[in-house]
Amino acid sequence: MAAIRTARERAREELTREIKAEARRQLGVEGAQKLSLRAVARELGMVSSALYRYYPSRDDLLTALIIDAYDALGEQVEQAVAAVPTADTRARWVALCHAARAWALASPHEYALVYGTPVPGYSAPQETVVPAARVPMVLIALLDDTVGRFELEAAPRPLRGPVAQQMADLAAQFAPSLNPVLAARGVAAWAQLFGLISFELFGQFVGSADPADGLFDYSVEDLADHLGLGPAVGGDGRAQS
Amino acid sequence: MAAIRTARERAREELTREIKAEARRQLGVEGAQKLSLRAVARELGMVSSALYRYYPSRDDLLTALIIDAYDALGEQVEQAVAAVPTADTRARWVALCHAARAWALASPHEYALVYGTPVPGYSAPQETVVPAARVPMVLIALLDDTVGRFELEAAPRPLRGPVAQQMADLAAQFAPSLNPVLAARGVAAWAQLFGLISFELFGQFVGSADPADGLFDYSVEDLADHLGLGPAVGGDGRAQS
DNA sequence: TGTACATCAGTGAACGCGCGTTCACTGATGTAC
DNA sequence: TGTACATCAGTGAACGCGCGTTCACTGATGTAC
Repeated sequence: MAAIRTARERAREELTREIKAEARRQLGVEGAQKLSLRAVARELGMVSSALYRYYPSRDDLLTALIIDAYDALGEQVEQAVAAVPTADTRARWVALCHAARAWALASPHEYALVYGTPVPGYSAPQETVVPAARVPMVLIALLDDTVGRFELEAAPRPLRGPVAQQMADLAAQFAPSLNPVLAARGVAAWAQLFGLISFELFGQFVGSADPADGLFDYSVEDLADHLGLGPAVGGDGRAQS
Repeated sequence: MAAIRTARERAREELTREIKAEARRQLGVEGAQKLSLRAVARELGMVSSALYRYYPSRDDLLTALIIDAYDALGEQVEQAVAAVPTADTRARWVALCHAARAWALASPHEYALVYGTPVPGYSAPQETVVPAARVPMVLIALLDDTVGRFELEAAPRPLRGPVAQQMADLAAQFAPSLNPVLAARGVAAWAQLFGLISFELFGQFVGSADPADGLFDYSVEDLADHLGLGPAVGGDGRAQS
């Protein structure tokens, strides 16, 4: 019986989807701060109070959108990376970066929702933590696959102070054989990747690197070098230092 | 006569400052999207219509805040960099990064105003362009000072496609002797720097590199290497590759 | 299979609130002669 | 130095609008016997 959905259940699922879709559409017009339950209801031909059967408050709708955004990004990145042979860590990194950027360019307002300025007065609940971690998890797994295969340069600058412990903890938790220096570079590369995407999306490159495709591709390869991800398969005519 | 201010002029200047100060204060509470002329007026003990003697609309007040924020950041960065000997390009870069981060941590809402999600429906007018360029200008000047003194690695990956032209144009305009590869790395480093700051400020490092001081310092040095900024004066025990 | 009852989606009115902007006005400040 | 006039800051009422949330309700759907 559990597998058979009643008409009520089907209607509820469908409307839940439609509410989120309409809310997502409105994010683009006014931004997350001004997302309005009344406007969503109006557009769906409902009365505003009816939405409270689906989400107990505006913030809960926002949370649902945030989770969906992290999941959509995570899914796209995971699939893109999985489509590349495991051993080719450089190509996997490149796939990660391009999938993230492609998703951001295709869904700029959902991107801003999760990687832009946090909504004042809203604090993301616990349920967003796992979806938010999907992309960094892919990166950690990828870096872990370089262990014993590729090496960083001979004498990388050592981590000093608390960051050494932070990175040791991070490695211990998710990839015990990961070199803490590489973990630090990975976390930094993650932030730098989204820095590049945000600058492109938010218009900071206008006047210097706009359109940003070329700069992005170049930086992704430079970061790959810095992460010791091995030579490009097929080569690009450049010696690996 | 032009140098002597009438009481009216002095009052106008002071109130203009107070309006901006109060508006800045309110940015932190509700975010730029919800910045409210009425709330600002209320707090200053004025009637809301009185603000229209100072700013013709809400958007003009926002523009003034944006310009002030870029200028405050630009000033702080320029001063920090100027306090370092010209020849020590590495130390100047480090000073730039730390000044930018310090300003962002001290003024998180003004930072979000200029480097966070753009306010939907607001498009920054021409007058913001020059203040916005102050930090990148400092960076370009600094990179230009490495020309003929420090070198990138032997065979840097060549720029391919449109980005080569973009960087050649950029160099031609602001630093004619600058290697386009270095220009590209500079633009990328600029985005990456603010990516690190945004991640710290917007809470993405919670659970991995929080507090972020150590990771930031480390990444700044790694970026300095990548920009070929020369060895640290006094050394840090690490061979320059 | 049919009936009685429970569950639930959606309604419509209301509460109490805030917003940006306009406009005719009062009264203080500044300027020219 | 004194007076007449022009400039301008600030007032208060109003326009027209939108918001999140609550609540008692109707009527359709689902369930247990």
